[in-house]
Amino acid sequence: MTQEELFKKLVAHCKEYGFIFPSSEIYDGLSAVYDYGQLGVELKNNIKRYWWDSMIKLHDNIVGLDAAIFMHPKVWEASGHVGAFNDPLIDNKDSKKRYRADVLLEDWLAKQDDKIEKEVEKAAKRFGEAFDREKYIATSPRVVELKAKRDEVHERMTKALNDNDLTELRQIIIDCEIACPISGTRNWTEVRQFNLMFKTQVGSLAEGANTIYLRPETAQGIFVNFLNVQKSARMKIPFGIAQIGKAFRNEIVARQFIFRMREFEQMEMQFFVKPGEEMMWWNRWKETRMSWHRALGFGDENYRFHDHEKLAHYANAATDIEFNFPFGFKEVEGIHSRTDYDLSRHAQFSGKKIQYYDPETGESYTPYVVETSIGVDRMVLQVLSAAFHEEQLEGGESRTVLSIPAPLAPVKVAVLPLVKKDGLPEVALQIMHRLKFNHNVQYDEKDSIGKRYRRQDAIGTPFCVTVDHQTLEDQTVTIRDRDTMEQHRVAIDQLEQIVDQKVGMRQLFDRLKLYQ
RNA sequence: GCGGAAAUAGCUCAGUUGGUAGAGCACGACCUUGCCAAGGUCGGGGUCGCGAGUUCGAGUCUCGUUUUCCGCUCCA
Repeated sequence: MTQEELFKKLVAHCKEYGFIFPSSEIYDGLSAVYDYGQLGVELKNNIKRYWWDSMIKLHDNIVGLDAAIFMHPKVWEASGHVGAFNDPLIDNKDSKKRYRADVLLEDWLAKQDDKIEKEVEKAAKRFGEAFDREKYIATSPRVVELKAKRDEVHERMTKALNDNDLTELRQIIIDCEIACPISGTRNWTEVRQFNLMFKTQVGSLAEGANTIYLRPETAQGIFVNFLNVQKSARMKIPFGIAQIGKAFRNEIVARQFIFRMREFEQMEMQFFVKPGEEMMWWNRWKETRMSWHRALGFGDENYRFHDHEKLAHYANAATDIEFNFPFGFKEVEGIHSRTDYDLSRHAQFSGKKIQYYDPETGESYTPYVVETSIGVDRMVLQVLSAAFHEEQLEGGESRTVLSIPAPLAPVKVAVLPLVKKDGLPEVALQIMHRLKFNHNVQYDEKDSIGKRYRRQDAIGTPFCVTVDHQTLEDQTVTIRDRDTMEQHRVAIDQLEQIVDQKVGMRQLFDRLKLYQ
């Protein structure tokens, strides 16, 4: 089976068993938006719990935050998100190359200037020392015509850009007979504007509505609360603020299932450090975060770092942790050294002093920031694609199994009476009611026992407890392991303790490399 | 966004030159068996993605549209 087929099967499996559904499916769906079903939400919550506890519980210098999605519009000016993603774009249909419409026109204007300059140079050679440059430009019919045309286009372009008139921009490109440098044709699409951020209004229109944005990243909520948290929690540098929340990006192309969605969830931690120490912390967090991924046991060879060669405007070092998805190695988490860019910009735009007073040295400074930012949905996809197997068993049978690490599994235990009679269901239900206070437990008495095992395998339930006739005699049950399919007999009284230990998050935490 | 392909029951699919929709699995009830899925009987479930057009008649032909997948592009 190719990786592509495997991925398709995984997507179908997710829908069939209630992990992930297309959004608004009865209305034909909404492109690149997905809903988490009854099992998907459990898996996602467990992943978030694993991350949150590894940050908040295991580090005594990291605290949490839950900032609002709506933020003051100035935040996005300060962060650089407004303006940076407002380019009018146009495609050439033949070469399929995309250009910024304003850049195409700027190039054309530059060419006109060259033409004018050449005319003037020629004239200068002709006239020798008697040449009056200004006068020639003002009087030569050829130059005047070129210049008039150039200025007219320049004026139209400026106006169109200011008015955001995309139709006019395209018309100018056509009027100027601008051709694609690659295909040489003038077969252009409409001009479209791609703004990364979703907009909405707050307040009534009558009062002059303020445009506000759905946040394109959660990080800014932490930066604007830096002083609030630092002062109220009496944090000393180095320290971190962690947050899990939704972010929204109006991607031009959103694809590959839940890998790239327009609405997605981030788990990110901003770590504030002393200037000059950021590279040391960046390296430490790379190691810590990689160990968090590898602790899941999907194989170290399926992870790698990918250092950014081209850095974003705010960063002085950046790497991605990539996972080997069915569609190749792709980014799951970013670890970026963001310098003091964000805090400085917010200080500048808000007019507030945003600094840290170091009680030991008596100095004040703007902290540097090392960010770890991971996509929750990508983690869900990582776990699902790593866990999904179709196994060939002896006797030519096959089973579909999700080998989800037990601490992340949506359902921890299934309690199954071997047969639906002889008082076995009653005992099984009692066991389920004892276990349900600590774990997600399912009870199932329908169909043969083998079939029920396979059903649980398909949703990644790590353990099946089976009540049989011997249970009635000696108060023991069998506990079956999803991955090995082996069974052991244990006393009912020990069940809670055994299950706690087997599905506990602790086994993952013990594999983490913490810097403390 | 461009190009290609696909869309029929919860799932996988069949459906002849255009003639009022089928199978297997799944699901529900009952019976039977009982440790690694698919015994029996009965039953529920589809305006064939959506909208037009051609036609006496469209799941089938034409056009548009939506969604998904693949390639390119874009983003990070």
